Amino acid sequence: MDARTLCLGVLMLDDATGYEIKKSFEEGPFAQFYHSGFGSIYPALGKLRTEGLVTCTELAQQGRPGKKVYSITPAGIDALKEAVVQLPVDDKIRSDTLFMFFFADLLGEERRRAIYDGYLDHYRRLLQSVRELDNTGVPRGRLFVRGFGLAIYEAVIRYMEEHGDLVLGADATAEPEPRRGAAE
Amino acid sequence: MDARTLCLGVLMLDDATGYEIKKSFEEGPFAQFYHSGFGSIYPALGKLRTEGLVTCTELAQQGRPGKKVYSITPAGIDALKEAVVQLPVDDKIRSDTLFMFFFADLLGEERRRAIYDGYLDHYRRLLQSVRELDNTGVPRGRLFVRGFGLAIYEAVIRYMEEHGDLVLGADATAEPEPRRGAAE
DNA sequence: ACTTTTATATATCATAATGATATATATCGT
DNA sequence: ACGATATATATCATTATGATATATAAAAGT
Repeated sequence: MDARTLCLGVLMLDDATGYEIKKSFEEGPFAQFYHSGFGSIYPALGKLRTEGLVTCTELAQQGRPGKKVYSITPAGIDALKEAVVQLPVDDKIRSDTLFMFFFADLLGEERRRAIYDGYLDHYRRLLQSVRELDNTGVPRGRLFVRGFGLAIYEAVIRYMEEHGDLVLGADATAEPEPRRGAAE
Repeated sequence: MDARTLCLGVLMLDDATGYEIKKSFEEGPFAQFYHSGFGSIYPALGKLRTEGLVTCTELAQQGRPGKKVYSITPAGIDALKEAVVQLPVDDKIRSDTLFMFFFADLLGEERRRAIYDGYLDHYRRLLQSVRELDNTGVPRGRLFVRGFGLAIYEAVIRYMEEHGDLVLGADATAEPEPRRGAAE
């Protein structure tokens, strides 16, 4: 999904400014499965506009820079429909934290605990924020995605609580004991 | 994590060619939490080489283009150590499939089932591949990451099996029934 | 009362990543 | 015999990233 399709997706739910679109990827419903920044969103909106897939209404505000509220057009809806029937590319995950845990033996005990605590806390917050959402009237596809995120967050938290000892404590960098004999 | 750090991470485990490094992100131990392609890896290896963080031994092969086997240097190990103690940036997930499920109401029944089946199958394969790994002698940090991936894959599969009805079937695009009265 | 931080809002830019394509050959399955 | 897959490097146009600049209001801290 390129930034243009992502913007169309957000605008499908409601009119929004570039700033609000970015928020959708930070706290809103898209945060669970996509991410995007200003550097992608503003150029994308500009292109969508010249292509006639969105329209833009500028609201002058006192003092502050004028809000540009974007709306999806019928042509934009068609473009979104075309995008969602393409073959999906595989999920891509980028996790600095898991990379660091992978090399836990290069880290000091304190550092490992700090990363562990921050990560667990982060996922607890994510879980909380999705749990607080009101599901009334939400279409089934979106409920599916919401529950999907919930299931993953719960699995992550449970796993970390149960197996944190693998990266915590003084012996976490030690090699596991080699097996002795065939009896095991 | 930039591509240079990722390459150093792979080379920390064993010497490798650019081709083999890419495989690490497709089937190898890094596939669970990072991804990278040739367009990032080859330039990264070139830079690492000029910086003295890796060395390169070219093995001429009969006919085929010569293998360039890269090895991490002591300076490269230092650079990796420095990278893994930085503050990790938040996980970033990009999932075309969840984006599509989010807009399930724009999709036909057949399309929804095809995406669902492909996605579930994909995660079953991932689970299988991690389950087949031998954990003997694997350092604890790497066991943690492996188990982490396992926990997520299992959660995804369980969730999809239990809640697939939300995106399958003829009524999947219908709005959920509105609540009638306060009794509910 | 004053100051700092956070939130709202747009925009640009150097750097990096992406994904497609080109090139070449061996090997495996049918 | 033939096509598909695997090994292997490299480049390149397009896109994304993340940082920075610019302004102001509102909230929070001291």
